[in-house]
Amino acid sequence: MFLLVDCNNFFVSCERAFQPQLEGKPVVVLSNNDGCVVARSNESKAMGIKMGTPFFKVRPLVDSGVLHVRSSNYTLYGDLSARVMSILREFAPKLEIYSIDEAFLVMDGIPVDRLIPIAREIIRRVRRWVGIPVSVGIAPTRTLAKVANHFAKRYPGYKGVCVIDTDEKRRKALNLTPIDDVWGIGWRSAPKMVKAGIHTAADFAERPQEWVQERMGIIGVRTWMELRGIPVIVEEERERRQTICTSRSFADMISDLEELSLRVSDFAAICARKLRDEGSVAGTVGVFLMSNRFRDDLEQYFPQDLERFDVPTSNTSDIVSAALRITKRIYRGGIRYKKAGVIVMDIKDGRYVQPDLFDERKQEREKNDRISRIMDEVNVTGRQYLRLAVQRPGHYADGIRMEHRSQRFSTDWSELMEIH
DNA sequence: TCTGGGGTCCTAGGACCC
DNA sequence: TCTGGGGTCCTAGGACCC
Repeated sequence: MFLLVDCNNFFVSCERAFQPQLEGKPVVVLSNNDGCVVARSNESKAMGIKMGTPFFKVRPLVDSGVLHVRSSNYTLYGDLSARVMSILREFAPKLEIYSIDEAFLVMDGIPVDRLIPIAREIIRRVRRWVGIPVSVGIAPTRTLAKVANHFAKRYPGYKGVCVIDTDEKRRKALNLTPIDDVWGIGWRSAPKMVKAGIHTAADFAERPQEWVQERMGIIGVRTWMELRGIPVIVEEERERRQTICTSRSFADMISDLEELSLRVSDFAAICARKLRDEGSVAGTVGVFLMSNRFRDDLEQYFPQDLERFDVPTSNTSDIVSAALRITKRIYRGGIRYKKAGVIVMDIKDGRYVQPDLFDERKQEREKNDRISRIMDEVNVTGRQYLRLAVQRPGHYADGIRMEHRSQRFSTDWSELMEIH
């Protein structure tokens, strides 16, 4: 059986853990750049505020004091997530961390009648030790555990735990689950399903396998099997990410190549730092630029390009200069850019780098590697005290809106002092 | 005025091989 | 006039997730 533990309204719950005055009130947390709503408390959901709503549409509610708002504070959320996961790890033979706020516990070898008491203890302990409310879904497949979790969240009667352990419960649950609530059925497929007369998860699970295969391929069949109680999704044990991307929208649009290059340098430097933190190197760097897609009156342009290294690398100098060359190539004047990003790909273990027989840059690269190591030693907190001259002066978050950010209560010493 | 960011997997089609 | 068959690898784009 699988236990899916999912934190309730995670970002809002993190804010509340340190700001109890937000308890019981309508709260939303915003995306980067204070762009749109990415987390809602139950109270703000009840007010009809939808996921992804642009902030300016609910701003009047904030101004009139009805709705409380916070900018996203990923340092805080990341730290509380790690604390939650460390508690979960004690309960399961195997823990699969699926996202910042949820994890599957693979309960092989544990009697089914033990699972509900375990789930109750998880809820109690995470709430007491970290201050975060969680819900638990229990079922024989991950997809069904997701379904169970929905019920655990939605109906207070379950007190946070819902189990699907018989065929009768499975059928009942699937009948009550709209097709677009199913894990793996997204916004592109859902309308097609409805058109084909499929409204619930049960309708879907009852179609013949060939029907699903034809329309949705192997991925659809996997979801279909899982809903029928046959576990087929396997968690890949992956040691390192395959791509790392750093991108941001700008508070204001940018037309100037110089200004754009400063931002791209920052993004590239962050990618390089993330690579080194994981002991990885990248063989390819990509850059993309984006005009403002919401402005019909402006010319649209979404260029992107790649550059490959002869020898994979993780030093800031090489990755930044590659990103800047690409930017110069794809840049076109007269466009007002709203967003840009850097992606590093072909990521490999930095300990086993394949050398190049005709490597002419070896010494230069090794020098750059040493410089990056020193930068990391100085920039311990993640702040860029040492940076390349082509990066921006000041903090990289400048030019990104963040008007309602709470303190980094659990990690930042100076901010802890402010509380006292 | 204001509209997020970071990932994964699969597939079709092109390039290439013998 | 006739012009094969069977593979692999890579890439861009689509769909999905939180």
